[in-house]
Amino acid sequence: MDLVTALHAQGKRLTLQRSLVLEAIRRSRHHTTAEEIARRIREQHPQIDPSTVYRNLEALEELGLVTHTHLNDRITRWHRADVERHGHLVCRACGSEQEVPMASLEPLAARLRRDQGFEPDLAHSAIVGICRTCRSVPSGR
Amino acid sequence: MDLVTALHAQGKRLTLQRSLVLEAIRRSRHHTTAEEIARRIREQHPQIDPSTVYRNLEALEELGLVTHTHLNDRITRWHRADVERHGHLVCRACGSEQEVPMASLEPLAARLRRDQGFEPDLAHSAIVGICRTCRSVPSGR
DNA sequence: TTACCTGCAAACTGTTTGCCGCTGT
DNA sequence: ACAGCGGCAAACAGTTTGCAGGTAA
Repeated sequence: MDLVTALHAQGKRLTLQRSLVLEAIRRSRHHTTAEEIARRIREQHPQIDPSTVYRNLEALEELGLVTHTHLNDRITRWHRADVERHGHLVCRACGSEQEVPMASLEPLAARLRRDQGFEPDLAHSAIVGICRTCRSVPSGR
Repeated sequence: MDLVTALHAQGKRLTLQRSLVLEAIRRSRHHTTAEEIARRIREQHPQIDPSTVYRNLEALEELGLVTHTHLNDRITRWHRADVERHGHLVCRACGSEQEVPMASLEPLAARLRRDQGFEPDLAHSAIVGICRTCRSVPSGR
């Protein structure tokens, strides 16, 4: 999806700050935080305020160009919307995270649709638990 | 599990504030927030500080008497640990929440254990999506 | 020209922490 | 008597908001 087209469709404007935010998200390989995006942009453009980053993340999400997910902390993670969707497994013991293909989650989605009439977004929040490594630790902490 | 027994096992003490927090959680039918617990306690004991409530929630969780879950906001929800575990479905459109039996989630849990070696806690965070009612709204907002 | 957008500063929410005197055991 | 605990006030992190001037279209 093209930025300018999407912007015009919603009467929004193209600004330097807006394209820098989008570019920063596109460049980061994994999920980033608003703070990280702001930090990187401010290396080159120190006058750009973090609040502008937050406002533009919201705008870009309304445009359907980016989305956010939640791992196991209170920080919002951002990524481009046109990337392959996947679930997240986060270990509460060691904090490690791994991705899981949507196909693995689809049977549950189908079940929730059928039994509860609920259309789940299983990519939106991480599944918390204990990872393989931490499970195998004897009496581990 | 008995409060006093659990306390002694960890060298913790029985205080009025501690039992009030536990009692408040036991009395609330659904998931409550720390603020709500503090508010109720302070109706009768205005001198008890919210920070004490937070500290005791943590202590009671260490004792295994209470646990917390996360719905679709950044607020921690507390409930007694000896209640039947269940998952949560939260609608991102209308905010409604419904419970889902662990049995419905168990096939996914089994799959994650088998394929990823990951032991998920599917009761810990809500599954976000669109509920039956909001799905059926024509062009809905 | 007129919405929309920005930087700045300040507010906000939920939660945590340091201090120090008090209290359960 | 002494570790754990409580009240108080302040700090904290992540995020949001009000304002007034600036800029894309």
